Amino acid sequence: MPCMNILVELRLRFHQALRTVVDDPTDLLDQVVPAQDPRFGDYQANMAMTLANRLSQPQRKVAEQIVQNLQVADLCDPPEVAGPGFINLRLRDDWLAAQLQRISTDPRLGVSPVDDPATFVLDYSSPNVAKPMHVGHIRSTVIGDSLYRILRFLGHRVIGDNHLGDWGTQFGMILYGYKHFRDPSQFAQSLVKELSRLYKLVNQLVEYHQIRQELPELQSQFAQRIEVLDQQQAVAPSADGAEQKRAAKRLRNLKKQVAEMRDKVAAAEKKLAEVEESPELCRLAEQHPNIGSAVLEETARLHAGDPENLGLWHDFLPACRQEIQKIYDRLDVRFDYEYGESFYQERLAEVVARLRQRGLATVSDGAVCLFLDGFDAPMIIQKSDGAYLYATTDLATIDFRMQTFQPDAILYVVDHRQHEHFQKLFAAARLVGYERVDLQHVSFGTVLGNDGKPYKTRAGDTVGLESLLDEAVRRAHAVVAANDDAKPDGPELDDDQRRHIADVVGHAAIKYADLCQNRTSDYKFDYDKMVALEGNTATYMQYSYARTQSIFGKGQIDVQRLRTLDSPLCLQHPTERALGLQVLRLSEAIAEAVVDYRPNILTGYLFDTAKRFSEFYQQCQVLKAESEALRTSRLRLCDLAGQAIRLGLELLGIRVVEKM
RNA sequence: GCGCCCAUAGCUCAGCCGGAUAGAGCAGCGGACUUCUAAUCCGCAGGUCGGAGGUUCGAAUCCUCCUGGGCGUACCA
Repeated sequence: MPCMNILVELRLRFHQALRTVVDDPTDLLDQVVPAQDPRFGDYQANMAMTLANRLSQPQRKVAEQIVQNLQVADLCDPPEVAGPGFINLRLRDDWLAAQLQRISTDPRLGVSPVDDPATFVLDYSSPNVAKPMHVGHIRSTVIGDSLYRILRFLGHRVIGDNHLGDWGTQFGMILYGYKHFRDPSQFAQSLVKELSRLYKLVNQLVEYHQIRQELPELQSQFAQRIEVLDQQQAVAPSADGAEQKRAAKRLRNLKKQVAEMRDKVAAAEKKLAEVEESPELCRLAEQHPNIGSAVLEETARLHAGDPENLGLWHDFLPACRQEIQKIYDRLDVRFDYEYGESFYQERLAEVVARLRQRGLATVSDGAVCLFLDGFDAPMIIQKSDGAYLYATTDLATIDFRMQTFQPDAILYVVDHRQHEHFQKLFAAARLVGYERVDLQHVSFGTVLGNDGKPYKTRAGDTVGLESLLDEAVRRAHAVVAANDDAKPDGPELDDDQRRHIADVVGHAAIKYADLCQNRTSDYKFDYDKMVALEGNTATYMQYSYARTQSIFGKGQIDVQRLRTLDSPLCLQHPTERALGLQVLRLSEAIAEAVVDYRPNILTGYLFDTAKRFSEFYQQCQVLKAESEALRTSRLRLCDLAGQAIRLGLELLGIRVVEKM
């Protein structure tokens, strides 16, 4: 079946028409777009104005010339030229009906695989296995999974790789904690919980000593800044206006710095107090004065292949890994590979050696560095103490992926704070000779709390992902139950059904809240908003879907049979037509979502689709339609809408239920 | 200091490789359930698109400057 992408088809037609006017109209084609306003039809073409300038001709005249050459009579009503030279297009109802007829038996709903499949390596989720997953991991996991599904659906070869953090300092902390602080009974009871406690404890003690060492310096810097600020404030204003402005700016910056340092000092003092207020922690801190360096030693021993540490690592890893898998199972997220950092361990020395041999890396202050054009600081690939860094691992990972998968693109779904790291990494990769592969940092913003700061518990801890999901499901259950109880003919769901629905709806709410946001912006995490289950939420879509299925149930409709019926679709009612057209636009939405790897394009499409369906549902009787033909036509529209919603949600990693 | 990102309705955000009167959700106000799920629908109200210049037939969108915020910035990841 040829691809049902109206936009692509129209652009093809415009390409033909424009060739009579210009040699190569390719760059003008993206000016064929969906109409901004329904009054202007379904699609519009705006290139006449641009072209008129190039040709020094009147805009409307150029538009009319284009229209004359344009052959769209089979799919559109006669095009109209409007305003300064817009070309407005309205699709023919019979053409729309025919297209819907064509796609109704297609499980892909008319979305063809791409003509030129590419190989993508998709790097997403990548949590640290030594500690429980928290809210900070949700975006990479959910966005990455969705991109994986979408690219796959489009026929690309996609390799999902979970680049687990299984080899870093965190493990040094756990090793140290295990050797000094473990509680054998807890350990036997729940390995992961105990490891998590040990990690927190060791981390706290390390921080404590570090802060104690650095605090005096920090405080004196703070005092110094205040002094400078006072001096600056005492300076008499300059007569020169420009100078005055500069002074004011300096003052503002200083104030900002002072405020920043005040917060820093306060945070440091708070951390000290937390330890000092607890006799137990105090005692441990005193007993382990060199815990910071000791942790690094444990890490180094692990990396050096020390049998004891390596043995413990092998003991701990499966349990940690299993703990994380619980989350992936709940989120329905999968990977093709999980080559963690440890996998690349043995390749790191070679990466550095090769770069040095080729003269690309140089030693500076004892560290092996890559000095890259356009960056102030170098990319350090080996520390002065000999240890490797994540830049080294990342380079080794690129080597491995290039050799193993020969990808056309590698996508890193990682938060925006690592922007500079990836710019350097990509520059380094090009330096090494990987020039053709498309390296993309698919970055995303931070999950914020209601206060606009990174989402934390009231106590200031990061929020565990598991409890987050539990809470969403709990709230979803309350809403599902309330809605079912309020049904006109009484409740129709038993406890098991309610629990299942709450599970699907709750997880969907979390995922959708994340995906519907433009990935590059920060977003505020708000249970009430996403589980309020109204407006632009997964639930609204799921509810729409359930209503389509409910109609089939009530009318005892055999949907499979319905799809094969060779009866014409009727698009007489405006809501019927709008819904039909919307269904046909699925492929446009998917194609656009992939351009910049933005699932929120798809959520936007689904929201529109659900709205179109609701409008249709409100205004058109389906089961009690005036005629049998109309009833069948509307049933088929319900089916198409349901299919579009289900398929779209599936590409976001969100499931549907038949009843809600 | 340098670099990156951001500023759109009361709130949360779309729109940002230029297009017609700037959109949605929530909150507010007013309507619609003897009718396929009212988790819905319809209507009203709500905006100097942070500010100032510039480019253009046309700017929320591109360029410059300014203001305010976030993040990053040589041996953490």
